Amino acid sequence: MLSFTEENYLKALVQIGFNAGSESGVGTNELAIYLNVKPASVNDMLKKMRSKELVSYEKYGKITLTDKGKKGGVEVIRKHRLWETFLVEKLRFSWDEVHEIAEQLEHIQSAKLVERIDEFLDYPRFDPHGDAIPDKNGEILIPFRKLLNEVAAETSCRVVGVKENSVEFLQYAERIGTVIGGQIDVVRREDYDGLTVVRTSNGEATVSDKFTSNVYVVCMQCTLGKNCAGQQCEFKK
Amino acid sequence: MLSFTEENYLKALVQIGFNAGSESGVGTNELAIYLNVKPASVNDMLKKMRSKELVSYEKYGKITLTDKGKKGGVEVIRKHRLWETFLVEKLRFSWDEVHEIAEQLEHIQSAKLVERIDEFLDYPRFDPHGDAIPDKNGEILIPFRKLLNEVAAETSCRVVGVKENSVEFLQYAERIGTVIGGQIDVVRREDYDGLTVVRTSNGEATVSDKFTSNVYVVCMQCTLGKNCAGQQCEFKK
DNA sequence: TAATAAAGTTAGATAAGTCTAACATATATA
DNA sequence: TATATATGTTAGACTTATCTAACTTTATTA
Repeated sequence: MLSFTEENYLKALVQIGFNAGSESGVGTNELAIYLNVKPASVNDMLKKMRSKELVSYEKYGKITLTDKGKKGGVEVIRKHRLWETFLVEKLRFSWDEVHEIAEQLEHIQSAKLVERIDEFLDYPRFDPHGDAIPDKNGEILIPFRKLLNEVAAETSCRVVGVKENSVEFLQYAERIGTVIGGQIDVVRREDYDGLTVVRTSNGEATVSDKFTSNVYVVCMQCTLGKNCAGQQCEFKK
Repeated sequence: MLSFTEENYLKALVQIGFNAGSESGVGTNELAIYLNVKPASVNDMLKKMRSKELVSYEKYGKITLTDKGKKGGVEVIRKHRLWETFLVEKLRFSWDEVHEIAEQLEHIQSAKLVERIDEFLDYPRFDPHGDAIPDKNGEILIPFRKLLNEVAAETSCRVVGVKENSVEFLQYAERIGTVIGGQIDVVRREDYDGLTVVRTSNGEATVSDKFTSNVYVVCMQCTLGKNCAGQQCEFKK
């Protein structure tokens, strides 16, 4: 049985690992910042969690999840995202209201309740933010990644990565409001000169193919769709 | 902001007060037994709760709730019963499975969530066990109480009280399975001699009007109905 | 009314999770 | 490579809610 706090640590470790893309391990400090506690507290908790075989780490080394720990963390994420979906789809909450409530609901202990909520929502594969919901085996769907210049007009997308890494490009991208995880909508393409009008949280901007061919996105339709497995998405884990 | 534990103490105090019918106060021991902790723990908690003006009590005296404390306790009960109703009506749980899960869900902090669940369930006034759900102002409906001899045949009831208090009556009542809070069904009335056949958890029994005119019940139909305010039920609190 | 039982209180301890302040190790840079 | 900065660890303390064991007060009854 995992404590409330252990669940939060496991969830954070899964998320950091996923964000980083690699499984190379996390430092005490980084985890402390993520969890909004002090490094000393993380150090204490890790000793307890190591003795329960949830994490493996050695003094001054990197923290990695054991299979048991990873399973626990993924399960918490599953619950969090299912509850968010429930709140938005059934209780008319807006996307930005649900996180705090789901932070509490994710710790409710009842396997049967999770399964029933999943069923009630018709087994959604993505939550209202577009994040993948792990299924009961811990498997998630990875939406198909496209370059922004391959996306049709009038399509909403989320930025998931960039191809180029030059300072000029990154500064330009930031200036027009392109951030990893942020939304970017393709408003239209100008037939005349091939430029693209996009909209971000910073407003509209007109960009060239040099820009759009360097930004990776997933389209919201795909992200929010339920049955795109095999076509646009792939299973992971 | 109330802690998890404070909420449980307040809930218990409201429930004990309601069961007792009176507001004469509770002892440390009684509350400890109800909450399944030691009297010493209750004593400690009461000091904290007194300093937060949730309860009023003096050394060696009786515990009573302040208005603030009562409001908090009723709110927890409201949440508990709404969640139970949600689990049964929307997620196909059975009556006996929901209590443990609702014990956890009742502590989720979000006024908006409670209102939305209430709305989603169409503002139910009774939970699946037949217990009244306080509305957002803390008001509950008290089902109309009848004598058992006023109840039509083929009606399921819950025993809520007795009129007579003689030892003979109480022993007889107990022998045929009549307990406060228990279910009693009127199976049929014998036209010939006016006797009534009832069914309790002890099985069937044939009883006279002397018995049925001394047992107060509420019928399950009334208890489970939603719109019987004014007709069979009355507001309280 | 004195003895006994029941109920209530206190002090000190424990466990989980956090903190601060001091110390230790590792990494980057001059 | 020496030094400065990052990062990581430890010891000791705090908070919340609980406990046990000893003690006190109130209620009951012989």
